[in-house]
Amino acid sequence: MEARAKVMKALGHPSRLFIVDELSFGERCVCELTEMIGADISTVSKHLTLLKKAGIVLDDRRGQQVFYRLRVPCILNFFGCIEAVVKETGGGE
Amino acid sequence: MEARAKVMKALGHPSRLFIVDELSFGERCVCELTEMIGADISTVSKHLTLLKKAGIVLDDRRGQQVFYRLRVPCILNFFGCIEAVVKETGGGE
DNA sequence: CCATCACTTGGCAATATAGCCAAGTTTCGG
DNA sequence: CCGAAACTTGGCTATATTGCCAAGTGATGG
Repeated sequence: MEARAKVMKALGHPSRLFIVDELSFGERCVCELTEMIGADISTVSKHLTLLKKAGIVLDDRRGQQVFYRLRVPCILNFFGCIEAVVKETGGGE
Repeated sequence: MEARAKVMKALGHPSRLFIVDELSFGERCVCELTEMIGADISTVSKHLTLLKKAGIVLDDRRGQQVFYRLRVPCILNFFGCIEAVVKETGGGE
């Protein structure tokens, strides 16, 4: 459970969830994600490191840039269910 | 993303993940879950409150006991994917 | 080489979580 | 009513997370 919780925890942050969603469209470099998220690049880098340690993404350095991509596409199936949960709670709360 | 992350975050704890797994077999009262988890009942109650606020479980008082059950069964589909992630990382790390 | 771009890592302060004990609430049994 | 069982909530400390800035690393262009 410990290991499983770690994976879920990695997804329990708006920016990281955004990253996973964005990577579903293809790989992105840190600078692209940083621009989209609007936080410091060091912050985004740390989020990516965490996702990588959780086994969710893979990194690939090409030249000066580091590209990230999803390692486990099945994560994307989560979104439908999450959406259902959020809708049931009325989004409010 | 904020709302979605909240749901994922609720699942990002070993005890809570255990609870969700256990509830997949049917409803359980707080005392049963407490015994299985081996923590203080107040701690378990707080975990359940959090899961409830996240929209993942429902509670139902019957007499002196409060029974909890899954509100969104599709959560159970997560386990297969999570397992795949954990296995890929070698369980280690 | 050297400056620069693209990152990562270290360090730190602010905030959030976790879990225990104690106290309060609800529901019964007698 | 009274006490006990089953929970929930408050309070508090220990620990973990976040996110910024600053400093360090790696690859490139000139």
